[in-house]
Amino acid sequence: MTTFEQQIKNVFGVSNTEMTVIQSFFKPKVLQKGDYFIKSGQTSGNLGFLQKGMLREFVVVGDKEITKWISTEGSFVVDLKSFVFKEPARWNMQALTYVELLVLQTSDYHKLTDAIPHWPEIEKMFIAKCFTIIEERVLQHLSLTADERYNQLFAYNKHLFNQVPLQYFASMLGMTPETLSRIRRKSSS
Amino acid sequence: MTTFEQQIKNVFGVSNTEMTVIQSFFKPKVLQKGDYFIKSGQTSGNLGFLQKGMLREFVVVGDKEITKWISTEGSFVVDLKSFVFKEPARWNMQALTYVELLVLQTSDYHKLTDAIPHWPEIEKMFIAKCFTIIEERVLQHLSLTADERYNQLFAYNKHLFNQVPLQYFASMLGMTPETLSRIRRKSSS
DNA sequence: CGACCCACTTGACAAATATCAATAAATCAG
DNA sequence: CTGATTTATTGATATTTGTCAAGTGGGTCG
Repeated sequence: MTTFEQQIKNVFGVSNTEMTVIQSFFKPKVLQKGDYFIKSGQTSGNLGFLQKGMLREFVVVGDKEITKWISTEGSFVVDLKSFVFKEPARWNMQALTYVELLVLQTSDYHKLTDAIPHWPEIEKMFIAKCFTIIEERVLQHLSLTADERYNQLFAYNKHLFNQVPLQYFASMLGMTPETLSRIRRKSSS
Repeated sequence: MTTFEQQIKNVFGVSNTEMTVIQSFFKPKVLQKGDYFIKSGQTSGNLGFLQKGMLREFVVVGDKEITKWISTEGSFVVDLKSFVFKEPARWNMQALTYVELLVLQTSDYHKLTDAIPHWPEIEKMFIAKCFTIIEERVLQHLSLTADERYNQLFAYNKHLFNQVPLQYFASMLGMTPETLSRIRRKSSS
């Protein structure tokens, strides 16, 4: 079973038959480092599954870029505002490396709903899961120090810290690169 | 049209016929100040519509309470983790005042799905909307100063600041009551 | 009325974080 | 490989925020 199949089954909890149908609607797509999967402000009806590589999700606020998240192999990438409501995307999603995606387009999305009647239910669960995760992240900002936020992120993503520029993690954590650097020095000693 | 009807129609975008069906599944419930609608750790299959009064959503972290949100008249209140996944609730939801709710229970929820086939789709949109809102809140923590976060919250909720203890707003904004007090003094001069 | 309980404010000080500037290390292009 | 560019670290300093302690004022209730 491919990572894609595993993830679809884990995240959406579907049968093998449904799996085959779902899979048939996702088309391969390749991005070179620096290419955009989604651009903020442009409407995108694309839901991607990240097979290989990493994407950075960010917006430009004033004169700086704010990185919301780094998506890694095996995860889904989508701008919900754009995908669900067909409004301009909130986020930029740019390839940090060479990237291979499997992409579901809105048009095929409707066929998917026809082929698998309880797809909206599946999707509801997916989005609800996303909600509880991001809600937890808000709580982290309300209850943890910069130190603690870093250590929590690092504990679950050790392998990423030598692949991704640290400044992006600093932004994700809501601190300057200098502060992150100092926290890391303290934590490693 | 009641606030409830308006909100259901706004949020879920349903017809009048469907509206009647939906409405029939929501049962009135009253809370006294201090009562809990949901308790963290207990599974609750309840989705509430807040007709009157205010609820505070918080968790206890270490030795302090972290307030995530104050819900006001006309909004829906639910612990998604509990409602969607039937797991223990993440949040406490406690009445800040005398409260009147309309409550949908999980059992009736299934009947609702039977009566309105595209209910999961409707619900998906609702949750997706919640997601985009909370995602924006994460961004605020990554990109704004304490000052700016306060001013933004205050701009949209002026009327609340003389009804709700300020310490709860301080917690929602991720700062101490002392800091909020000083920011307010600065902002008002 | 008066004692008490809250929530809020204020001040003094400590700790955390940002800013600015310089340097070192890593990465990339030719 | 080498120079150029980006990224990371470090130091000095300023700003922001937290902590602790004291004081104020409104509300409640015997």
